[in-house]
Amino acid sequence: MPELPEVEVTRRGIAPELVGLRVSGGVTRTPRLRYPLLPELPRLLKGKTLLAVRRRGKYLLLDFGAGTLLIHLGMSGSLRLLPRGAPPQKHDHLDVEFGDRLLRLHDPRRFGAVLWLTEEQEIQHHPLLANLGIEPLEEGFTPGWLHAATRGKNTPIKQLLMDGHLVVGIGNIYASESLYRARIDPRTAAGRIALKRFERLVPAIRATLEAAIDAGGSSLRDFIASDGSSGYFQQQYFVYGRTGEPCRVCGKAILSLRQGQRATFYCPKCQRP
DNA sequence: CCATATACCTGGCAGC
DNA sequence: TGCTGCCAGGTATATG
Repeated sequence: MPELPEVEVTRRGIAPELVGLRVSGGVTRTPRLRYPLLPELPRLLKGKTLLAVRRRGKYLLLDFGAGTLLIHLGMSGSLRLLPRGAPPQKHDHLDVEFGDRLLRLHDPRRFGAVLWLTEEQEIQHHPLLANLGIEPLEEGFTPGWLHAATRGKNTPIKQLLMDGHLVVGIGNIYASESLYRARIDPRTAAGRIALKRFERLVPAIRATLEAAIDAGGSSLRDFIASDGSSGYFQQQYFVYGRTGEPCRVCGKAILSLRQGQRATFYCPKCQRP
């Protein structure tokens, strides 16, 4: 579920509902996430007011002034807003209560993480955040920047796009989708891609991510009661998960292959050198 | 430094 | 029905 668009939709879903509210309590259940979940977290948060909800890559940062709750949803995590007292289901690991509402972390595979960081310094220099790449929806992410950043790299462009040390937020789905929109073969060595092609790729990445955010945004009403997944965007996939199905543009069968242990999907006709 | 493989964890599904 | 193997949207870490 959670690549940049899903995390951003989650941010937009919870921020207007919870910013300005004070934590009244909470519960931790399974401590065993990717990093140990502090059992005393509810006690640490109690009485603190949520000041802002920010996003950096696929991380959510809940700013409580005296500290920041850093949340990563891993492969299968989601946050839901529920009425206080809603019975927990399997894999509900953390509740943070804000009066009569609660924010609940659900994560079956437990690749997610929740960390409490207490100093601004620590946030900037935290090992999980310090080496993150550029934000693809911000101004600095330009064709020229990406061109320069990939010179000398032999890695296939698909795998580089998924490397959060270069550019954050692009996961397996949106890497394939963006390359399709840019009509670039996912196997192409990044360092051999000319500027002209990055002039297609950068807008393609932006358009793909923004369309997914919009699709999720259109279901924000549902988010309050559900899980923040931008389910509607799946109907817009051009290649992801469509092996053997006809390309929406040229009709040729979509192919799949494996790159770095991950599935890649592409159109053999539209995405040619 | 670079590129690739591995590990973490659970659930759903195809195939037998 | 139940078993087995494989797959899944992430990423730090280990290994060449």
